[in-house]
Amino acid sequence: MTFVQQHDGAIEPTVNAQVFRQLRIDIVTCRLMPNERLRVESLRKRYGAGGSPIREALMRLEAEGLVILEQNKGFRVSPASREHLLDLMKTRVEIEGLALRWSIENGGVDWEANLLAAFHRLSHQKKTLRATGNEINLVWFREHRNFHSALTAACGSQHLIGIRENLFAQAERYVALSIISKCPPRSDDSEHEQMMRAALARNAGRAVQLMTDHIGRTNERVAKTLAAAAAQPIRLRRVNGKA
Amino acid sequence: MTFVQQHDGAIEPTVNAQVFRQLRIDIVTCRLMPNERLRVESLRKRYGAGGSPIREALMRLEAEGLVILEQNKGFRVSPASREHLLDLMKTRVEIEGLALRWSIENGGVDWEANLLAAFHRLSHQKKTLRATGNEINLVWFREHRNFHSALTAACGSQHLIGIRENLFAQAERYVALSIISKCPPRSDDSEHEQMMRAALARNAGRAVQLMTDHIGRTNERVAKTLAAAAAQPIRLRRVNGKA
DNA sequence: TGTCAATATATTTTCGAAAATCGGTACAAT
DNA sequence: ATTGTACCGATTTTCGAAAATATATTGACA
Repeated sequence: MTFVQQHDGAIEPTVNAQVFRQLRIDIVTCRLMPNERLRVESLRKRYGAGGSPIREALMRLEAEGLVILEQNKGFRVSPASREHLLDLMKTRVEIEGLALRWSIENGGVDWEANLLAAFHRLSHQKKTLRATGNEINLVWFREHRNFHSALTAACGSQHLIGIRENLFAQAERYVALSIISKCPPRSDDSEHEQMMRAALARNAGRAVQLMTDHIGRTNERVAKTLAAAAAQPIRLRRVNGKA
Repeated sequence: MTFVQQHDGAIEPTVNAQVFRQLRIDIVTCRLMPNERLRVESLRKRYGAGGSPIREALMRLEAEGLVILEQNKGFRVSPASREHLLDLMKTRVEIEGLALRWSIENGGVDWEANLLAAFHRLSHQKKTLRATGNEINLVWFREHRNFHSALTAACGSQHLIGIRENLFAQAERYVALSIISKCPPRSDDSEHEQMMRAALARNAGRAVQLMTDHIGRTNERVAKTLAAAAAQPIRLRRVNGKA
């Protein structure tokens, strides 16, 4: 995979923006595993870009919490742990709940329409690709993200939306980890539908409760996988530099 | 001001970290004004550092929302507006309230002790420096930040703390703007003391209410200054490039 | 054998310059 | 006068190499 600056009429994103985007995807989907070292040289080869845009992208991701930087020791993907997951989900319940409540208060017809559309698209995707079984379906990921985004889109606060998106991305990473660990994904289609119905019915209390349960259940499932993976840990670092 | 890599025994922060730190301060205190362009060359001279660490610092700040990046048009300090302020404060009320509630639930003796100490230090500082009147007192800023941090430190969620700190920094910027605009700062010493007392008394409801009012009042005051400044705007961009 | 200093290697971090892009200005053609 | 087009300087963005720092290895000495 190589990013090259092209000079079409269209506004090409900078190399930095492209690296950022792809790196973010690779981390969230655990193509780059938690705690994995991110050496500039290896990333240079991986994305076919110079050191500067790569480091810049890593800095942004560090501020988002997806990447860790240690003084003079370089970057690594943020580690995944049970404690981190618990904290994340605890916070997410509050943020998603708040955003949903506000969204239900403020949402207009456009919000309803977009929500219906997002759910429809999501309902036509499966979490994993049939063929392989534990391969992540990137389209489902996107539609799932879009659905939750649509639910809370009318909350009326750009700040709250930003916070929500950040927490969501971090949670996605744990879901991806769970899928990769050969854990058969639970079906939450009906949960999504129920949430949508409650939201459209302007039943904030019920919608928030459903959301809380929804997050809680994914949390439990993922935490279980995480514990199993910890018992038989995936090898993250090379045995030794030389043969 | 120049950052140079020194080789003492102590672990010197990287140039990037130093630039980040100083740039953040300069933006929050409005030494770099809202919407001001941040040209790499001028920042290079300002901080005596190369382009790379400066851009990296700017990327981090962009993720934090203190800086804006436009494709191929460079960076600027995030603009300040009434709408942005309102959104910010609305979100802050919720986040600070939540963190305070959890902190009151979980806080132990250490939390109480640190809170008392933080308030004591804060109560010995004035918002502005006597001599000049509308010059920002950086020590007050720090102690004020520390006090609010101490209030919510025991909330038990690293994520919530991070979110809170980010929103707080953005709010600080508006307060600084208000002070610079020759607006005589309101005295909120008693408000801080009341909040502390309510927190120590484990009266979450009252503490959160006080916090909400506290934020609301600063919000009003700052919004008023902002409106006045908008009426007679501070010149942000050069009249013209050439003489 | 074990410890410690000295050296070598790998990696991060930073710089200076080249490449790409933007915004404006001059100038020709209609 | 207006549109469009080819330039020019300013600025951002990117690269490749040098400097600084960490990590691994070697060898001397107890």
